[in-house]
Amino acid sequence: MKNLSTRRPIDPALLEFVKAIASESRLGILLTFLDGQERTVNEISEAARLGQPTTSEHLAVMKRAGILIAERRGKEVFYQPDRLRIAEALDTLSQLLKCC
Amino acid sequence: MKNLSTRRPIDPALLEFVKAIASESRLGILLTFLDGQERTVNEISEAARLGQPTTSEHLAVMKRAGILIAERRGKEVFYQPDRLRIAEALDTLSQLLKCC
DNA sequence: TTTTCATATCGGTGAATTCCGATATGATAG
DNA sequence: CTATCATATCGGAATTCACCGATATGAAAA
Repeated sequence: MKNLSTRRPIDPALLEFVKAIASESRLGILLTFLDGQERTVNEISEAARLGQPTTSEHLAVMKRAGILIAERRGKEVFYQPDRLRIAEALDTLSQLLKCC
Repeated sequence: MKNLSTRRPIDPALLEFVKAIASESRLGILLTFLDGQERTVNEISEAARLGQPTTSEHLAVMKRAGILIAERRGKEVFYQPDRLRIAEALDTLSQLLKCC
């Protein structure tokens, strides 16, 4: 009988990361940070042309996935990419798919 | 006035690629190829523990996204990863996100 | 304390996705 | 040609997702 490789479990954190960037709106938000500046929710909302609640939700998804860092200063919350974790996740993904 | 970076258009092909791997079932299917062997739909269906039509659909999605190559030989269709395009897409993604 | 302002959460709607069983297609065997 | 077998497509149910307007939260200003 043939030796079929059976299905492997997938690291939930990695899956969450990939899902978090698999969205036009969220990738668009992420590219908002190309200049290296941190931004408030309202700035991101404007730049991404999305409503404030929608933006807030997307930011929460990306934060949960380890893509963004949030820091409250006064009334505002500043978001910026977690560059290290993004690099790590991309690396993990590359390693995983490289063998395929 | 503040210089807000506005939303950038996202390469549809890249978005399609990311969406195609942002699925537990499809990542599972992809990892089926870890041993470097090409496989028939039925083999993949068994390994991934998914129904044949469901598997066929996922394979079509990944093929459209440039992740898999299909080759018909007789009644069977053999799938395997398009390693070059996967590597390219991962590279593009890394380049894009590296600057964030 | 009361008001204001930025952000988060809620409730709901419509769109997209996943999965399945049934069926169609298309290649080969008989 | 007819039957068989692998794969693809169809139709539909269940689930998830994106988005919005309304509202809640919580920090700072008045």
